[in-house]
Amino acid sequence: MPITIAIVEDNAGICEELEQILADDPDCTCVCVCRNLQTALAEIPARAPDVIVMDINLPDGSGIEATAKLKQLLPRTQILIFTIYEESEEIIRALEAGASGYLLKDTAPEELLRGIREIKHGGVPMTGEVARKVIQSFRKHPAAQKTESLTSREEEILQLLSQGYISKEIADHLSISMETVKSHLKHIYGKLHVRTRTEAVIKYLR
Amino acid sequence: MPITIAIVEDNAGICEELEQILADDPDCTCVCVCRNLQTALAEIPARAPDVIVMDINLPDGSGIEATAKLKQLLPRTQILIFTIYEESEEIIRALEAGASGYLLKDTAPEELLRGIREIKHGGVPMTGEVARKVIQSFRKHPAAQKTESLTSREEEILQLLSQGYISKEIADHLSISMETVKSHLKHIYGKLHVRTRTEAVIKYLR
DNA sequence: TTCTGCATCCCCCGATAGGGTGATTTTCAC
DNA sequence: GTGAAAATCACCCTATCGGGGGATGCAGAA
Repeated sequence: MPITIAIVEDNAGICEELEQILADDPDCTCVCVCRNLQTALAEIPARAPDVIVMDINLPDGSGIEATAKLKQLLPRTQILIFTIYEESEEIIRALEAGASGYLLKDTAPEELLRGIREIKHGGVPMTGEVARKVIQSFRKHPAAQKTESLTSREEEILQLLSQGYISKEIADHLSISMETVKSHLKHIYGKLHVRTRTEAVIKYLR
Repeated sequence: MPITIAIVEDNAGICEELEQILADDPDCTCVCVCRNLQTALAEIPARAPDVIVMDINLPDGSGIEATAKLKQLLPRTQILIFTIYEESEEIIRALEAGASGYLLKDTAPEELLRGIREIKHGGVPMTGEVARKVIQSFRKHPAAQKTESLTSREEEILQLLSQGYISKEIADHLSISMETVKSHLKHIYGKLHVRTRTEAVIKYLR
């Protein structure tokens, strides 16, 4: 009896690749392909697949939220996150939401198939890299639960950032060097776990 | 009888410059200096100055909102916006809020003093550049009230932008070239009247 | 049919951003 | 008064961004 699988992935190319990989494996049957969350939440519960291969970034929301909802509806279905995100935070959130596996999109086809079999049988497929981040995260949390609070200067700069100022303008505004602004920004990015000013602003604006 | 003036400006350097400029002019008396909106709204109504020199970007909000509130409390007080912002939208919003003048921060001291005298006597001080933008704006509005609507593709990209993706990731996500993404972004910036992706996201997230 | 808007892609260029590393001074708690 | 954290600035380097061109194909409107 083959493993029934649903795919939630908006990118057409990756979607086809996934379908092809599954089609080439006699143990796997793809029973549902969804390009967005709306479709996924509407179609997947009726199919009750063994495994859901879930992307995180969908056009109409986060796959993590969908994971929580689907896991509640289908407690026996295992959800395997398949994404480009490798930040600890995303991983943790996905696992908390009920995902049992977490593979990155650069994973080889054989690895993915192995992951699907593994998750079907109660395993927790993830690369060493991902697993390591999970461990690190759990080691960090008991020690310092706090949200890595920003200093008052950092908050001030983040506030200006979220008004659309570029670094040079912030420097002029605060009468400090642009290098100093950059330095503060680096610290802010580190504390907020983001890569760019835009991500920082998104987080700041909720 | 000298012109009484209140300054609302958070930048210490610019603030001192302004005070010095006013102090050097026998016709002007600076009666109040506020570094934030809270102070401005608390102190200025009691002083009822002839003119308020108002910055737009304050640490605790927009000078434009403060302009509306102060103008309501002090209808005879003239408010002169003094800012680095020269987008049509900001200018219009400031004038709608009740400001009577709009000077940029690179204005020469003599120009500023002339602007203060002018506004006190019912004038509307602004540079030709600013005035031109106002005219343009009024010419645009009756013709096409629409908010320069984005195409569906542009909206899609803006949506991804506001999730923190960088251009390369958006390109991968949509399976198009990064050059195309850049092209769409240029159009988005033009339509939203912003300079950077961060500003676009701020506007998108309200 | 021609024209126009849209989406796609390309090149060039300077400005901006982000990461790494390290240094100095100030501030403040212990 | 010592030490740690914060704030300041510097230099290096690469990636990304934003603006300026321009080109193509394709659809629908005039």
